[in-house]
Amino acid sequence: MRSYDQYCSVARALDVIGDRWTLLIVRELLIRGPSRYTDLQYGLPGIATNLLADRLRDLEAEGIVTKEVAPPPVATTLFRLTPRGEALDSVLAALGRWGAPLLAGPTGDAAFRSHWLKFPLELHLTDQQPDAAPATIEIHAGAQPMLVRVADGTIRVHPGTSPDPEVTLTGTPSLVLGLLVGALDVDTARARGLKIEGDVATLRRVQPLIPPTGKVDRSAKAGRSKVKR
Amino acid sequence: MRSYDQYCSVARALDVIGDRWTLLIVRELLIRGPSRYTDLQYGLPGIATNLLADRLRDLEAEGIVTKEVAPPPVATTLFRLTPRGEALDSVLAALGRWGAPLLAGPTGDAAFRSHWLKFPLELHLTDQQPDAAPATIEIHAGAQPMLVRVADGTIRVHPGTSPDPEVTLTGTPSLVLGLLVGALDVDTARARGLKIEGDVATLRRVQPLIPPTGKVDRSAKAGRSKVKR
DNA sequence: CGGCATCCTCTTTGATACTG
DNA sequence: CAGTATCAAAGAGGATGCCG
Repeated sequence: MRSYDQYCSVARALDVIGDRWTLLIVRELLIRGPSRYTDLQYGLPGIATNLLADRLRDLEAEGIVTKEVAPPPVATTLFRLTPRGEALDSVLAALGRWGAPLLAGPTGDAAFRSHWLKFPLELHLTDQQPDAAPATIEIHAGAQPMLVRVADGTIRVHPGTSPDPEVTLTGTPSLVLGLLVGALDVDTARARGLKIEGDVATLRRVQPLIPPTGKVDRSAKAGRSKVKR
Repeated sequence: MRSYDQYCSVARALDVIGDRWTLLIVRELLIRGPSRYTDLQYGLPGIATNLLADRLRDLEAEGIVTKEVAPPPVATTLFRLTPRGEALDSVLAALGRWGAPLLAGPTGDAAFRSHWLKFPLELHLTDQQPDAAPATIEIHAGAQPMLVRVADGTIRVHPGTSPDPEVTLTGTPSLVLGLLVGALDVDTARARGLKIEGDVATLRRVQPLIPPTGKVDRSAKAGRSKVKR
């Protein structure tokens, strides 16, 4: 990217991470931790492979990512965030929070990966009963199941399954998000096709007190992918 | 910008404000409030006028900016952030905070506008003596003087002059920042050419308790503006 | 396979000139 | 003042090829 050449901290930051795809690469590394090249490609549907290679090189040069080559037997390269790279989580969080209402818009044929749920869920859910026993919500919304662990007042979202989750949600991402975030009530979500099994009270435990303004899931169908002008 | 077409709040946010120059336009509107086209051009050195017009159109279409045309006698158009646009301040703040250490790098021939100081200063300075009388620091670092008002535990930075500031700083932006942020002590700053007039204690009042890691102003001279590869 | 590099096309940008 | 018009250069997207 061409430098903006301005003595301003925002402009300088954008000089480094303002390129197309760059922040999404950081998103992947933040959510999934150290990743292989092909894992990154999977988490970044639509990126051209030469761009991914370019961006990783740039990020390495800027001290945001390090590349470690595992010894010959396993022969795999891992890309990992440096502390400086991890410091970008506040930027990603702010962006994710600002962008959350946009998930209410038409879903169209947008790509989806289950681990992307981590950001909106950890940002918007809260544990209303910090002293209650830990609980688990299992989500089946994409290719791989995700777990929401609620314990001691914190919410953690990561891939996996549980032998005995308090609730299991199965359905489209927008229905799952809509329900968890409180924009949809249980009956409406069920009516629209979300499968809810288990203890519904656990859902209320994590829902934010103030539901968001933009309603998630209006079941809109209109196609997306802006066609300028 | 082409949509990333991902059902992820970060990607959706970047679909809207990820274009080159877009966040800097928002920066201008956040710092200066409602602005005329030419004011924006002044605050965005390097932007091509067709791009500014394009971006403003896009931002208006996205509901981030509104354009108001004043009645014929004054004949001027004002661009103003909507509440949705103002909500981007958290994103800008996170970016500004992350980018602040980069101001320590080579200054080169980067452009500078005094009002850009608002972000780093309001983010990094604190009022250590909330109960003391209000104080004013006047800064001469660019074309127009800026005032730092310290009162009741808050810091406000805006353009202007004061009849009786507690301190006046005159010098390069990096010296001013370096001193205020605590990376440079008074003697060093003076030795490097910063003019400091008035009550030095007021400076200590606003300086952060933990000085930043990257030292501001190393008086580096190397040119900037990346030349890929 | 995993991790790229090359080649080609298309879109976006940057610089400048011009207009109601 | 607030833009539009034009055009060259840079960057993105997509397909495919290479190499351990």
